Amino acid sequence: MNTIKDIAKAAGVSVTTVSRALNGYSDVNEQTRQRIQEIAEQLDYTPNHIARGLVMNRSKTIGLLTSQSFPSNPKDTFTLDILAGVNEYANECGYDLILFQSRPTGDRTYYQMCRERQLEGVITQNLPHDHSATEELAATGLPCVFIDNQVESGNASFVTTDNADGARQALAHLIGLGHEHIAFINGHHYAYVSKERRKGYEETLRESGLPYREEYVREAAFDEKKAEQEALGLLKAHPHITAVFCASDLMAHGVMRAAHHLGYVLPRDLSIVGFDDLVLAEYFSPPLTTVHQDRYTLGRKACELLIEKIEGRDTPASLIIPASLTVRESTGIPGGR
Amino acid sequence: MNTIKDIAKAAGVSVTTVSRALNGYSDVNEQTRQRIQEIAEQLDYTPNHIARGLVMNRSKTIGLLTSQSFPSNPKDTFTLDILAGVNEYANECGYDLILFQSRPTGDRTYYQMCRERQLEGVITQNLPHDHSATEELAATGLPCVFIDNQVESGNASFVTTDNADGARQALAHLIGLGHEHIAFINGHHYAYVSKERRKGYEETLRESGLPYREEYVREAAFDEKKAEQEALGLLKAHPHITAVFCASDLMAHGVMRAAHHLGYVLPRDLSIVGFDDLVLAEYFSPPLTTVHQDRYTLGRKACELLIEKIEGRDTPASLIIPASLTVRESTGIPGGR
DNA sequence: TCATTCTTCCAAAACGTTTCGGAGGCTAAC
DNA sequence: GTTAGCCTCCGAAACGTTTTGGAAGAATGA
Repeated sequence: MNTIKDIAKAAGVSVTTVSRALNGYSDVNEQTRQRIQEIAEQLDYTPNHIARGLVMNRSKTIGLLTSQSFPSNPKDTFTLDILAGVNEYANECGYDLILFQSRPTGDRTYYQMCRERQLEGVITQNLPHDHSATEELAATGLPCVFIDNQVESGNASFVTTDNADGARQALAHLIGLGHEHIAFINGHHYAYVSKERRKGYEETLRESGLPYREEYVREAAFDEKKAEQEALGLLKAHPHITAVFCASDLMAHGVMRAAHHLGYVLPRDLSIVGFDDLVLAEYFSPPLTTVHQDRYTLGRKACELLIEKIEGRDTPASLIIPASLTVRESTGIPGGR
Repeated sequence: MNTIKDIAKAAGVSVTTVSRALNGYSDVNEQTRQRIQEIAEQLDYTPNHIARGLVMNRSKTIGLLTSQSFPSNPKDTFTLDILAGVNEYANECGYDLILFQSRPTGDRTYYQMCRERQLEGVITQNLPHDHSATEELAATGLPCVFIDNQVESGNASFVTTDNADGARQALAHLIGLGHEHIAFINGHHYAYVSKERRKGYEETLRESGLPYREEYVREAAFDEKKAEQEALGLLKAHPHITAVFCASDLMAHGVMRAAHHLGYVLPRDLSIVGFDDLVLAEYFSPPLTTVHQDRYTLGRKACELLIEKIEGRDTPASLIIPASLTVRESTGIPGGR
């Protein structure tokens, strides 16, 4: 491996000059620069990231904290899209990304893991609510961006999909089709995204002159099985219901199973709308109408925000990515049952 | 950030001693070591990865090269599982992983990208066949492990699922159910995995005393749409066929669509077996019987092999991970049609 | 002619760590 | 009492880069 020294020797100049020539400083003669550049190519020179990192005190590395899901989970595609968005933007800016999929071992903290790798900033996504990683990180002063997790802190921002508007679009679609009895299966009442989706549901009903009925709303912890059970109870108790809006695609699948179990034909007897637009949604039968989250953009914007922070520029405390509705075959006009 | 110097000052010893104490060398007095360790904790010391990397000339970083798929693709879960396996083992061994999802820009090569990041080794997965990244890397001398890509080279190994045996299990299952006319929809004739799966198909037929019929075999480039078309032609031309073995789950889904289109009831009129066991397979209707690939282990073993190589130990040229059959509802005894 | 400014270059320090080669001091053996 | 060996420690060099503070020489202006 040739170093800057070898080039300096070959070109008959000092290492300073080589460094400045290669980095495009103005205080080096154009001819000298070209000669140095040629020699660098001849010697197949590649700068040493690590040495540069040491002297500049910059690792140029950020982290993505996410929770591991084994055996693999349908939501995995969600994580991978975000990862791709983050990774791509990071690379464009000359940053490396390292991925933490497991929580720190022993009594170490996420922050310690970050410090050991000299991370300059960190993005979190899909961390379980049961541990306080986000608050912990927000308190350290390390630049942070949280996806779908609202935390107020000087050094942290958060980015999320426009969950309320997504719900609004789903409801508008159903109401437009003529549905009047629309149930809602939500995730957790304490999750930020759930609160927003519920807000969109409620408001759109009210704005459309439809009553908001407490008894049409259930929670199923984003779990398919649980959603199936809730839907069974709901549909039996309220046979007027002709449509169900679910706060996730997987819960929508649970509702589909409940509907099939009750002998419903979809979408004639029941329209179903999901949330997320997982790759999976297209493969349900019938293919699922659902609120699309632009996960790649979510990741990319999160990374943009983070790098802005790292490089000392001002950043908004939050960023909302638009949602859109993907209409497939699980919704239709209320049929005659 | 406190450094080793600060500790040395506080403890009244030299930096050498601090370094050797913290790294567990034997030539430092036990009491001194403990004192140093206490002070290190008090000062909240974390070793600087980068400085260590520079002096030891080790980046302790490996790369995972994979091709990007946007918009997201059902096969993404495959990549993410492999990533998780690689990442976890790498972390356990103190290595960082960086992920390349896009090909090098301009006239740069993968190898140059690796050198710039001072990677010590690299794993590839799912690179398109149209470019010669693997051969290029194998020729550089950089430690390499290729997943599902057979390359002979001194510095490279490859790891793959036992594709032939997977196919064998699929066929044995179908034959055991009583099927005698079993078609096969393969991927590309040139792909290593396709060749192996075909071998398993052929051999199991022969061993079971069933004829191998050229006309029962088609190729569909691992593409769902293409598989659907091929299946339509196949099933129309050969109505005796009661089962189809597909070299991927997505192609199996194409076959399902073809079968539905022909008015078949599954699995009564047609049994279908896939390959991969994507998360998706469970959501098909009917849920797909398929050959399970242990992707996490695939990634983990690839990483094990790579780190063995990096640390100078002898490694086998290849490693085959067992396959298993996941039986769901898309297969049954040949029905009366 | 002299002073000033500009252009082009360089020596040396610095980043935080590991490691080489040795240096005292003490104990044990002869 | 001398020698050998062990235990514990340390100074200094090294890794490859960037950056600071200047220096030599040329060009410019008065």
